[in-house]
Amino acid sequence: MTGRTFTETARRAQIIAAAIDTIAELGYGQASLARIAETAGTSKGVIIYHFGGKDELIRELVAEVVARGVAYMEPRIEAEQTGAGKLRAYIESNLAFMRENRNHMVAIVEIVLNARAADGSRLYDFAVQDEGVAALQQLLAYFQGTGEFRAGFDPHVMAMAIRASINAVPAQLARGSALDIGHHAHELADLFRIATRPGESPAGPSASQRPSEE
Amino acid sequence: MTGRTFTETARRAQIIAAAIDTIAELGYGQASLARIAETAGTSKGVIIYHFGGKDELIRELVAEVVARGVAYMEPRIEAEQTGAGKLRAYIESNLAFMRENRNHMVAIVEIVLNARAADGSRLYDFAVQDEGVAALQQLLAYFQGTGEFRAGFDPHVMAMAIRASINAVPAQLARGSALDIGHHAHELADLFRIATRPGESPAGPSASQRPSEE
Amino acid sequence: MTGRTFTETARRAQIIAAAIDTIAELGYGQASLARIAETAGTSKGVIIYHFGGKDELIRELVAEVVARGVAYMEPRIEAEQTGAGKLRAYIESNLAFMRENRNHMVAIVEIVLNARAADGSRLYDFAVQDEGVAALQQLLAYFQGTGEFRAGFDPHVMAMAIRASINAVPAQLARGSALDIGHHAHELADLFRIATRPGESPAGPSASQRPSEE
Amino acid sequence: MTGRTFTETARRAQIIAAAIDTIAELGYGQASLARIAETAGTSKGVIIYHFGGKDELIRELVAEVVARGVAYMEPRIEAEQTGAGKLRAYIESNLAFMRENRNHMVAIVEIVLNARAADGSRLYDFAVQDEGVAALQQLLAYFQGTGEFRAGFDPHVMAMAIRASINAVPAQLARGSALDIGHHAHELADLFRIATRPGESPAGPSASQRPSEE
DNA sequence: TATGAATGAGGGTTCATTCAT
DNA sequence: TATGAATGAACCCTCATTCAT
Repeated sequence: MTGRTFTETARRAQIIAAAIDTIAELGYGQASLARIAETAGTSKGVIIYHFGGKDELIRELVAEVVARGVAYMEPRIEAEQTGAGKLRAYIESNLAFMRENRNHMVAIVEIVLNARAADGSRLYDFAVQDEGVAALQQLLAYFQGTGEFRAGFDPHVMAMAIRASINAVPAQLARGSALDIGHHAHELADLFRIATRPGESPAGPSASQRPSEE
Repeated sequence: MTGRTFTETARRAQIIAAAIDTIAELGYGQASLARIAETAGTSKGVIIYHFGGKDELIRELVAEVVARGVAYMEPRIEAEQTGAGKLRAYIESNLAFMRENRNHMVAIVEIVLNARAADGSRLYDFAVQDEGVAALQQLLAYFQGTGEFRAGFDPHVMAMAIRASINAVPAQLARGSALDIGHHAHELADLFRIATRPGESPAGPSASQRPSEE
Repeated sequence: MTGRTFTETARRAQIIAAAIDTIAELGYGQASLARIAETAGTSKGVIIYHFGGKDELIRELVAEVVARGVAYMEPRIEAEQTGAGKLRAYIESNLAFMRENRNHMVAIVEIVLNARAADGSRLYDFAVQDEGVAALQQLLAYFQGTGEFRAGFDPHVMAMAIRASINAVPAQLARGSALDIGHHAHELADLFRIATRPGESPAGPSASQRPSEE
Repeated sequence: MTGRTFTETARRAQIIAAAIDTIAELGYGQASLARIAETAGTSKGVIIYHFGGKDELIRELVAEVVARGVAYMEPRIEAEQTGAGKLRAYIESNLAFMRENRNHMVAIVEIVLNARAADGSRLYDFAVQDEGVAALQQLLAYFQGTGEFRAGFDPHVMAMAIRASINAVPAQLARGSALDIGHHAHELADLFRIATRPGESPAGPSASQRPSEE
């Protein structure tokens, strides 16, 4: 039950925090164990001692941040009843979490986009990225069924667009951009509220002229 | 002005092509000079000789792909007269270019997201990413002025969302996802056509209830 | 004299047993304290605590196994009266001990061949290996004196050959070879009985033609 | 055909020589790339550059020494017509090669006994050690068939004993023992000549009294 | 113009050992 | 008596780059 000492827990948290800051600042590729250790005020050996290796450190980091993000967002989404409300809550709570945990999010995005196995295959695609898209896609499809969202859009494409629009924010933040996240969240929520609300003929006039693109 | 022999030019093109394929397949972090040289059928020395270093190789690669992309998209956008038409042409021609130059785009996205200087600072943010957003933002703002797009949205946020939605595609492709790009392009064009078209009260009812997110 | 509690003794035995199994399975070079501790179900610290260091653990391990081996072989050798009987008893009891203590012997051989000080000097040459050869050599020389063994052979060379032939068995066993030890022992005993029995002109015809080998 | 530069070949030879000396002196476990490089007067990087890794260096080293040994022994063995002559030539030429290539042999024996994969499995058992035993065993069996060797012994056991007796010599040499190899070779050749020559009732009286040892 | 050779810093990891508790 | 924590050296290897040819 215990399994983990108090010191152990504290150290792990400290190292994970150092890793988050280092990755957020320098990027995944530059975040060597040595640099993370330096940020944490220890040595590479300590990190290896506590996590067994770099992979495990990153894995735990991702798991923890994702867990915190979900814990933040979920009640806010479930508090809403309507599809539009849930979608707005999704976008705004996600960005609010980003604002309050800037480095966490920057680090996560860095990792998801960059972490690779020795053979070049991505490490966190399936587990993290697609999962987020899938959950969102499900929500969209559900409220298409109830008629709260217009039936004309492909929920997978819409989900990807929403996630991509959100994920672009940490990268922007990482570059020191003075982004007003509250404003950004509000705008994105409006954007996708309009894009999903019913009462639309999905195909505009321009689309009918659209030449087949191959 | 020429200064560059025929063989020189051919060599450079060959190496850039090898770099593109290597980065697209293995990711930026795994694309060492040795591996690029192997793909190109030469040695590291040759690459250094022709480009002076890895940074310059990457810089040229980016410049070339961007140039090709612009050359592909620009006439298609200018052929359209309306704001909606231009926006649709932007999205669809961009994705069409991606479909026809899969590895090129995957490589570019890899580089923009990952390439860092020794001190961790990003190398291609400003030059590439923001530039694309800025041009798009300008287009959106212009047609807000003419009344072709609704005035209610922030053109910077909208531009970021559009670019992010497009940029998410190569990453998806890189993961072997069986994405129908034509369909995806069509859906995205619809999405942003609806999101930008006029005749909207920008703020929905839900936004007015929106609690301050802090 | 005692100085050692019951638990202490038990712990030491347990750790030594774990070390034997680990070395026998993975080889000396791969048998780190961590792995030995894992096999023993404890931690590295415990081993260091009880033995002061790895060297001392190995030293005790060797001493114990050698003691057990001697305790096993000695009465069987002394039970024989003749030189031939003692030699046969030596070989067969040694191999019988190996069969009954497979891992012990594999571990010992591993250690004797591989254990080195930091400067590369062997740790157990003198103490273990030569000692075994010396005792055997003495036995051979003694019965050469009584005329029970032929006088023509060099007892040192013969002793080395016998020990080498015996020591080759654990290595073979370690490789999973399905060796019939009883048969092997019988054959080796015969081999060296014939090689040592009297009534021989030591030099065969071929030896007289032997060219100087340099 | 060329495939390898003159410098390349020279460097490889130099590094292999340094590896041989280092392993012979310090043992396999202590022969790190750094120490080998130091002996060779270069740096670790050079070794990796030429051999790609430590494994490959060791592999080439073994192959080269084995090839040289075979080239030395084979004509000497084939020059003999009789079984006894061939066996004597085998033993004496092997030890003569050892005398002339002391470090080579010490290194080989070190490697064969100690080199392990990460999982603890031996690397050179099959390829090197067993092969030598197998060839010898075949020779013995062949001349048992012709009647030149007595039929009573198990050729596998005899082959193992011969190889073990020979292999024990480098280890002895490695310990600085002042061994007269010529004398040792002569003695071993006599030993196994006597042990293999025909006209023997293989089972002596003592064997018949032998109690089953289990 | 091109190549092979070499370099040196830095990568993650293993290890025996020390120390405070 | 035992443990968890930490240390620091050494390990093999990768990498971008330099240099002589």
